Amino acid sequence: MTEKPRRRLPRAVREEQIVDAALEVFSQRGYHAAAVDEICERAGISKPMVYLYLGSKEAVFIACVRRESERLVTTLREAAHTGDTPEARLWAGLEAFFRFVTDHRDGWVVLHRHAADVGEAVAGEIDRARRAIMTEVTRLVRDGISLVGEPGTPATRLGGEDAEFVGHALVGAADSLTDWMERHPRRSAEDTALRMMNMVWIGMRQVLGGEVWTPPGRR
Amino acid sequence: MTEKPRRRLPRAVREEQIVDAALEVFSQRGYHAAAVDEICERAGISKPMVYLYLGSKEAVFIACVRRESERLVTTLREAAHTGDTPEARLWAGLEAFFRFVTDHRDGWVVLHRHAADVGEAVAGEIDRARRAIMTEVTRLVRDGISLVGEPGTPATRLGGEDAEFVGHALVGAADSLTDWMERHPRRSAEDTALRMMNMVWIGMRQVLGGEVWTPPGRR
Amino acid sequence: MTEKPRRRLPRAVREEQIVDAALEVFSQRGYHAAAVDEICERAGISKPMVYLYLGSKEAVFIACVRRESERLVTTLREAAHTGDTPEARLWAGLEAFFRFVTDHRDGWVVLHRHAADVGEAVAGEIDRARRAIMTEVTRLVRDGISLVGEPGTPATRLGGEDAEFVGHALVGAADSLTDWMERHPRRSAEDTALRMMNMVWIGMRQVLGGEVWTPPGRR
Amino acid sequence: MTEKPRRRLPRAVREEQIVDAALEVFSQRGYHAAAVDEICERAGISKPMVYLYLGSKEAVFIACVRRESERLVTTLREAAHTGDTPEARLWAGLEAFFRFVTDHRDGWVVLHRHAADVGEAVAGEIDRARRAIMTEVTRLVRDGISLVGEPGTPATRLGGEDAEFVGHALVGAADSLTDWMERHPRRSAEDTALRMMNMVWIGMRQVLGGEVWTPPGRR
DNA sequence: TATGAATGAGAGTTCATTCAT
DNA sequence: TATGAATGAACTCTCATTCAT
Repeated sequence: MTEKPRRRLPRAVREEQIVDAALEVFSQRGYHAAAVDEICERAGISKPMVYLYLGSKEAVFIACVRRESERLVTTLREAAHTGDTPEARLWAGLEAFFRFVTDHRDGWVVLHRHAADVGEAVAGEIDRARRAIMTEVTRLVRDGISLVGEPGTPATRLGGEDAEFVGHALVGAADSLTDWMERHPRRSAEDTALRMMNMVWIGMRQVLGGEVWTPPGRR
Repeated sequence: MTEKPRRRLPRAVREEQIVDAALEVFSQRGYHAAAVDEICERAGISKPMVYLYLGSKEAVFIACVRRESERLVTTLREAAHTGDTPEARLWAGLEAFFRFVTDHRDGWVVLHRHAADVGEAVAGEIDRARRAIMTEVTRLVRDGISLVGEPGTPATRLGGEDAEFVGHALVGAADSLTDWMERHPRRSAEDTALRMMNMVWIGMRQVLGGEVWTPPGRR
Repeated sequence: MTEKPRRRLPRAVREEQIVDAALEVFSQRGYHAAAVDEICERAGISKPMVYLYLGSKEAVFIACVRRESERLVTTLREAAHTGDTPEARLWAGLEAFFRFVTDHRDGWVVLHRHAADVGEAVAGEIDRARRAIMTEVTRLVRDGISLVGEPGTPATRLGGEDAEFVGHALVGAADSLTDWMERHPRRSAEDTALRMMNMVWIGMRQVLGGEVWTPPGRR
Repeated sequence: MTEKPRRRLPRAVREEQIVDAALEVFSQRGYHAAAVDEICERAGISKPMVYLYLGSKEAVFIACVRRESERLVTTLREAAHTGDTPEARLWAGLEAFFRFVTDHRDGWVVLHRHAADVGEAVAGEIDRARRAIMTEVTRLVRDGISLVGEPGTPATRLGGEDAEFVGHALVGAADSLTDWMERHPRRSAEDTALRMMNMVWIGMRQVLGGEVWTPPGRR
């Protein structure tokens, strides 16, 4: 009798609520299995509102992708300004990433676990989001590593293609480690980031220092 | 007189044809967007046959996953027996992986690009497939690296948790690099594998040699 | 200071505005395709107002029909008093009709192009409107033609059934010629009326003079 | 228990049944008010069949329009070949028309009582159907009347614009008389046609003979 | 073995309509 | 008086699935 959850909210608030609810449902069920009805129910709202405000199921999904993408990009960008040395920046970036994934599991699922099976509009938006993230990471890597060698040795800077390569590898690895984290719940985001630094940074230092690996047969 | 494309084929052959067709369709369209009708059409067979042989759309998809998973696992396992040294085995494994992805694009898509949005049965099967692959890679890593140090120094062997960590990182990175490859078409599977070795192996050697990275603040 | 287009108008004015707007929309889109939202927008008013004043979409439509019907009936009635001879009255009636259709296109569309596809209440109202028009035309025809023969020969007067027949034929023809006019834009209302007189009146004169047509086979 | 109305009918038969049922429903309810569900029910068939065979509600409606339009056009065309003289042909045409409307009430409603309120595709098809009918009638009129005068007096032939005018008037009048017939059920199609001939033909004869009507004021 | 014919169940979407302010 | 916020109810359409032959 007493606690009707407040009606007549202003539009902006309701939109936010809808995206919140949608994120949960999309993340749990996937795009197709997600029923608009369930989103409504969880948002405590009726279907016409969703369509009035967002326009279509696709648009709701896109709104989710966009918001989470922006959040993650912002997070990464801020981390990149945190440390003084490139090493510190990469470290901060990795840590920020794993923290984001831990805290916004739903967002990450929506961003990275929805490849196929989705209309062009949605696929395009996801692609855009991923590129944005990749760009951020690639920049982190390139700018960071350009300073690895002694000052004045810009030759050691990673080229564009190399930086992209490392970017892809890092994002992919980090994404996959997301699963690893779920199976080792005691491992914190920081812990995971630390392991990655050990796996990646030490080698990179060497490589930039000139060390090269060649296949056994060709040595 | 007529040239109807062979009727009355034995069951095994028909099933294989169905899976072939289904793999293409699932890979191109995704699980939901894939219409059973299209699979039938491409397999040159009628719908009731598909249901008679495989039982349901889910079952068809599972059959695809299972077959491709086995193929990849076999490929990886064979690669692991190829070289003498652990280094050679990891190299062979990576190369085999990228070659598989290049040659069996559809299979890989079905295995790795279908996380959410799918019934429990399917999700379970995909999960099983991924674990199988991960197991293979983890083994590759652990067995390989256990010998990195001098003989007789098993202390440097990677622990279970560490090996799993590296396994996840490798698979994730490799998966993501799949996209990178598509954007750099001239880069062969071997080329990509080579880059990964440079990124991963050199560092790992150091780490196993005892080198440890610690965050800037705590040094 | 602000120039919001007049608020707090008296009810009668508002209703008139609503009907004006509704007429446009109904005429352009048809009853179903007409969105109440668009009517509101075009009337510069909010939805609850429309419902407060008119009650329902049906009621709005009925109000349109009623108003336009009255206008047309009035127009026809006035025309029927214009001329001295029956011939002149019919001529005036036809001219008035085509002028009305030309000048109140929307009204005519609402009156005559909405037969099916509409609830009973609306259908009833449309029917009533049409009967009113038909009555007017039938009277025009009967009273007119009753005098065609010499005075003192009431036998030539059209009977009720005949008058109704001619009334239907005239209204139908005139309605259809509405389309013809649209395809020959240079033809004025007067022009069209003239053609109809030539088509109808001359024959009618003969018929009332006793001439009868019989099918070829029965002569 | 005994009379399940035959299942597994060949496609062509089912399509015909669907159009039959649809015609009834569209005619009674109008395009929008007609629910596909009701069409299915009346056709003794399930919804997917309708969509499999015809494709959409619009397409079903269009199929109705097309079929009835063809029927009517055929009827008119045949009638036009029936008589020797133009007079006889016009008479046959009118009679055929009223008979068609009497026997295929639903078809006529679908053809002529669905002006506004309908998507472009449907509107286009209706328009096409109406033009076809109008063409037929116009031809009937023109070819007929060209011979009205004595042989060798082609000057009396109706010009294109005039013929179109008369065509519109005739179709409109006939359409409207359809309502008149419903209110005088004892009047047969032949009867109605006879009245129209009396109303139209006698006058037309005069007009083509050179008689012209001019407004009172200008004489 | 093989298939054309058929369907149950549910999805997204769009109104006209009404609270609550 | 006037309105932004909200909804119930219905509709078209699609798909995996199964008869009946």
